[in-house]
Amino acid sequence: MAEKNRSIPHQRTRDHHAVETAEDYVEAVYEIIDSKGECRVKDLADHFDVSHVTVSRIVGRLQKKDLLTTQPYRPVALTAQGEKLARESKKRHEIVLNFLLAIGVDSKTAEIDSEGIEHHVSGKTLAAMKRFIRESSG
Amino acid sequence: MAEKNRSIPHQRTRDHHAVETAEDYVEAVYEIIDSKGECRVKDLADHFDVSHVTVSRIVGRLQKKDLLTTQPYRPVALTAQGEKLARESKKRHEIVLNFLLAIGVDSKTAEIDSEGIEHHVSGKTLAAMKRFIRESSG
DNA sequence: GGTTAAATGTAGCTTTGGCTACGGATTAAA
DNA sequence: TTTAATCCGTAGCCAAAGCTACATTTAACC
Repeated sequence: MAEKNRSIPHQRTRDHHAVETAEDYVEAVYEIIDSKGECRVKDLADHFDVSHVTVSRIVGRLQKKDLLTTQPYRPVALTAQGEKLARESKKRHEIVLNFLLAIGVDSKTAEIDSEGIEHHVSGKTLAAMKRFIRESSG
Repeated sequence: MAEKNRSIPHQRTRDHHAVETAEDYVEAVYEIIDSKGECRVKDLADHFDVSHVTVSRIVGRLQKKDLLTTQPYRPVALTAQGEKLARESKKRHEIVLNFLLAIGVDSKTAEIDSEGIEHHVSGKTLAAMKRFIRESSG
């Protein structure tokens, strides 16, 4: 048995983690630009509560992946691809957030939990959440 | 949109991850022992779809943390502390799973998503899920 | 224009979770 | 009892995400 078939569910741990990071970052960049006009490494460091060094390295990687652009000592911006991912992530985040609120979770807890949960809901679960929100608010 | 003050929740990333791994492993050990009498490194490798080397290292660490016990070429067992954590994790997992089923997610998807989600639901969100299950089944 | 504080970059360390390759241990079969 | 298969440990590699310490750039202010 040379190569194992590491199929769908448990592929998460390594690859999935990279995706999570990418989504978190582009979403944060998107929101920071939206709220203060530009996004600096410092803003991201504050946002994620990590050092600027960590941010700097991750920004470098995401730039290689064509999700964002920057230059030394300059702000960070999203590429078209990055912005697309950011919009999708944000939308998903909002659905999870609104869903948690709809089942009676307080807003502060919903804010926190939705950030952790958003990366783990499949399209089907997301659809169920949307359905629930629609039914409970309409 | 106004900038959010996220100083508290974002300390997770490193420590939280170790907790996730620990919970996943003790829960798996618990279930494997339950279903086949003993839990080997191989069983965990198959379960998580990773190499036995990865399992071996993690088992070693969890042993140092007093969550499980083993000896070279011997099965893995849970300590009292490990079993306690396993039961808690399993219970949480079941609540999330039943909750997803209750909102209309198919069982295969619910199985997969609940594993990802379970580590990110706070006590308050878990309580809301329990409430929902109770109300929708009663 | 020079000084200085804040923001970034760079070097280099740690931990964690992946892997392959190889060798030793255990166990079941012949 | 020897052999073969399987399991498991060890060595050693990689990448990601965290850090501190130090160097550099930018920008603001006198």
